[in-house]
Amino acid sequence: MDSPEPSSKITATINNTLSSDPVPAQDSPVFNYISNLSPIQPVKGAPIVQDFSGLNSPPLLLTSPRINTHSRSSLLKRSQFPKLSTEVFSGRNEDYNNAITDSDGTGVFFSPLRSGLSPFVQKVSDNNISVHEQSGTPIRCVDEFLVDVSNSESGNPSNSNNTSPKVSDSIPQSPNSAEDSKVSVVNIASKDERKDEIQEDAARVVVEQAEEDNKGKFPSNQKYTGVYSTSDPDLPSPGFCTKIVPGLAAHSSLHYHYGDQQMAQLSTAGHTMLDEASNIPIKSLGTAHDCRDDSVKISTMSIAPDEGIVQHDSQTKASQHQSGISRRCLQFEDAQQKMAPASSSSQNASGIVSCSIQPVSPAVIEVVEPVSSNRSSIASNKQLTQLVSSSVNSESLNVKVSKPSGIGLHLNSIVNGMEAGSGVTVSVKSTQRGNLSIRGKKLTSMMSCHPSKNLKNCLISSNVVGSNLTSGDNDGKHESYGSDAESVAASLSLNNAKPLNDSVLLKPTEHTPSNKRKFNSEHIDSNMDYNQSSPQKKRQKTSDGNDGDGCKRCNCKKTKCLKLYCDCFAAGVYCVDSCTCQGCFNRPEYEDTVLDVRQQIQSRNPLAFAPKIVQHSTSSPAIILGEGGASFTPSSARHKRGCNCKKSMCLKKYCECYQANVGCSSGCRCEGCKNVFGPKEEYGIDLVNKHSITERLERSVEEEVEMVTATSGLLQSGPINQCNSTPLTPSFRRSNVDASKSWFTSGRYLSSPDSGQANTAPYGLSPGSPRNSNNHDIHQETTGDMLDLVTFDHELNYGNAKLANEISPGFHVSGNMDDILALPKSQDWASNSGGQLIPQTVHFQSTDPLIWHNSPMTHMTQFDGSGMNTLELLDSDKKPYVMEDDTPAILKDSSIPQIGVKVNSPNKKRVSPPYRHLNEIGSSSSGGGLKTGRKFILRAVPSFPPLSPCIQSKYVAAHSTNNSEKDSSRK
DNA sequence: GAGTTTGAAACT
DNA sequence: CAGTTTCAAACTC
Repeated sequence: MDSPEPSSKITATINNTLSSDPVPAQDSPVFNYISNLSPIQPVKGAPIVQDFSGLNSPPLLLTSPRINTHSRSSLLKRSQFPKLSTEVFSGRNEDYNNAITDSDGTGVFFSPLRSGLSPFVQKVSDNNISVHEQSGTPIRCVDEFLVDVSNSESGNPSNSNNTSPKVSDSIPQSPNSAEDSKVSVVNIASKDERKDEIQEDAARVVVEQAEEDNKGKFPSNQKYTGVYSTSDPDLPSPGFCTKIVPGLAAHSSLHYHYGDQQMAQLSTAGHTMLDEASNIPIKSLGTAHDCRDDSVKISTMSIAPDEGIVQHDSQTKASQHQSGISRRCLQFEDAQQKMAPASSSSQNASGIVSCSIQPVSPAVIEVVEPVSSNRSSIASNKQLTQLVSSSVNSESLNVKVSKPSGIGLHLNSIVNGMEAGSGVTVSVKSTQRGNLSIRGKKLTSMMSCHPSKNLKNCLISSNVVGSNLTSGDNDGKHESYGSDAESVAASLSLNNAKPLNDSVLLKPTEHTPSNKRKFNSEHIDSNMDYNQSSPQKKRQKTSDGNDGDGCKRCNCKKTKCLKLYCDCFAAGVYCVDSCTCQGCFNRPEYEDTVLDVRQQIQSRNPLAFAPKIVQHSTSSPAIILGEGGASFTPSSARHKRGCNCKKSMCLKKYCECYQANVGCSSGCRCEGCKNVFGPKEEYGIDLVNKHSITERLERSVEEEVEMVTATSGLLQSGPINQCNSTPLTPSFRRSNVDASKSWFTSGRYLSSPDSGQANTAPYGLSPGSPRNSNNHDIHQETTGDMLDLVTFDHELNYGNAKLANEISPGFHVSGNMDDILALPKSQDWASNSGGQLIPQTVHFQSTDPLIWHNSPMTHMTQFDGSGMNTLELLDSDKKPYVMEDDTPAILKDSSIPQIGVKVNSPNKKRVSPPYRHLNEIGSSSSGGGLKTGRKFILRAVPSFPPLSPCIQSKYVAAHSTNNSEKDSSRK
């Protein structure tokens, strides 16, 4: 995309890329920030770059220097294969390819971080630490990063903790890593040479259009090995998909950009930072030092940065995993847009990790798994895992909405995220068990998009995140944030993360050389075999085409996975073992080729790799009930180009809009659109009478009012139970869950990238950074995120009370709620947002995570209606549960989702303001025009399941017109 | 698992 | 830009 030169000239591009790559890192604000913080000044990866040049350096391919780095990173990334790296490091895996891949992957993967584009946020809450995670590619704004730091309770803002902590956290602590790394380095070097050759071949191929003829050119040796080899039985098989990687990833990434030394320094600094800030002891420090050494060596060897990364990774299995992951993942350049620094670790015992994920980048969010060993922590409160999610901290969060430019979420990410919940990042904390069950549900639900597998995946991912989920501990918390890409991606993270066990399945057996890919037809065959080796792989594929992990899998036969036909390629990720593609060139080994092809495609269509799903700023997040499990996407999200469905009525996955869980838009050329997520406008509102809709809403509202009253009673008595107890129809529950998920995601979506700051505030509320909640500023800024925060709060141990306090203070709901929740600080919110509505939701949430299930997210947006009304409704009515069933029904209506948004909008476009607006409003809200209050309410509502969707819907219906007007006025 | 359908991507 | 072909996923049986 960015590359000035067309892809046609591979060699030139390669050279360019080599030279250019390092620069971006420096440029990145993150880098600067880090450099400032760390005693050692990060040096650009220049040396690294050189090294890479010879090798596959991923970045090289990218044309624009800045972009290049990003592009590389952006290109691919599938978080995957945690294990691979381990093997590589251990030296077990002798395949240089693997090593390379791992290294590359990491390098690629992380590069964005440095650039600031992809932030990994790691926060470690645990003293012991076990966990580290990284958000894979979430993009955070640098601002966020910085903010987080400042915000971090423990840490001094001055400390560059954010970055460093991430790194440090990420760094696994295996003592042996140094040695291993060295070995791996050597291997890598040798491999690099080969790789270069291979890449050259690939380039040729690309030039030639990567035709089959070229296949023969590739060295047979180069079979794709992969990442996958898993010598260790213990380790999960190298799955492809994202896996949770411990902080290592961060290191690797840093190295990649900055250089190993710098990285090491950073990592160390980060450790210290973390320690100080979070009081969490970090084991990794020692490793970090080792890493330095390794890194240095590596640099001298002129090994690609990736390799360097690998070395570090080698230190710990986790690190290895990361590397493997990184290797797989290609980050699109687009992803660069954002980053979010990790929010500083929260002081909570649970330690919240915040990862910002950027929706923008197609890159999949990867969840880093703390390495395992440490994980005993299950029981311990400590750990948490972060999944990609946006940073929890209020301030830190910058939610960036996928920018138009950007490549927002890649479709994959979105899809994965959405469906699998991958979009949402999840952080699990071990904080409270009480919440755990719920949390777990959420995750599952979130993940559940793919019904069959998701749970597993979720569990797995959760595992990654924290053994908690899997373990069934309730401790884990989830936090998920949507990202546009957000979903991003994040979304990917969870999904991507595979359970170790699964990974085995996924993985092809081994990577004997024979298994490695061959470009020749034979190779193809071998590939097939290879792929097939894991019979399950394919079938694991969810309907979505995602593996259980949420990873894309393809079955390309003729395109060599170098065309957009290939989902993996299109998604900017490398194919994985589980793919059944033939003659696949979309492998790390052929990175250059891949990049070249990408460039070519981009030259034709600059947006070819841009996320297909773009969030419309105008729309508010609406909850949409998916057919199967409702999936939520921000209502605003729409397919970039729109679909062209003729026969599927946009009700099947043939429809890209449907597949992405987004409604059709005016841009769609579909015929007879019945997209459940939002039919094409003409169909949507037009088809359905607004009146009928409004009537429904009103009815539902009334019902909800009754429900609310009933619930209020419940709340007093035990709202939680009710929420939980409230029998939701299965579909409804899903919707709720999804909604919650979507909600998170939506939150991210909402926050406009531009608004970066605004988003942060909500996080402040987040349990992770409860302290932050105190800050009014934050709240103000983060109106949009509030909901997310709230949800998070649920998850968080902090009890509901805090949340309620922070969030709900304004809550109009009755004093009853207050009693229950005890909202100390309600004023803040109230003043700010007039967050009346929100408070309600908050209450519910706070009270019970379970409640969460009940509330449908979609309504949130609709809630615009003044919170006052809601309150009144609540007070007035007292009928119990009717709501549940009703709401689902309402939600289920295809029309519903749009109703709130579209009904009143003159343009038929969604009226609800984007996050930005919310944020802005929120900031201003203290002054509190109704507008602001409403806005808050809208989002808040969705976030809080407790409030019956019906109510929200009512408000929406009632105020929809007003809202639209408001929105327009705002704009 | 094979075959069909579908719509995007690629091509003309 | 429109039409056609190619492709691979989604779907059906």
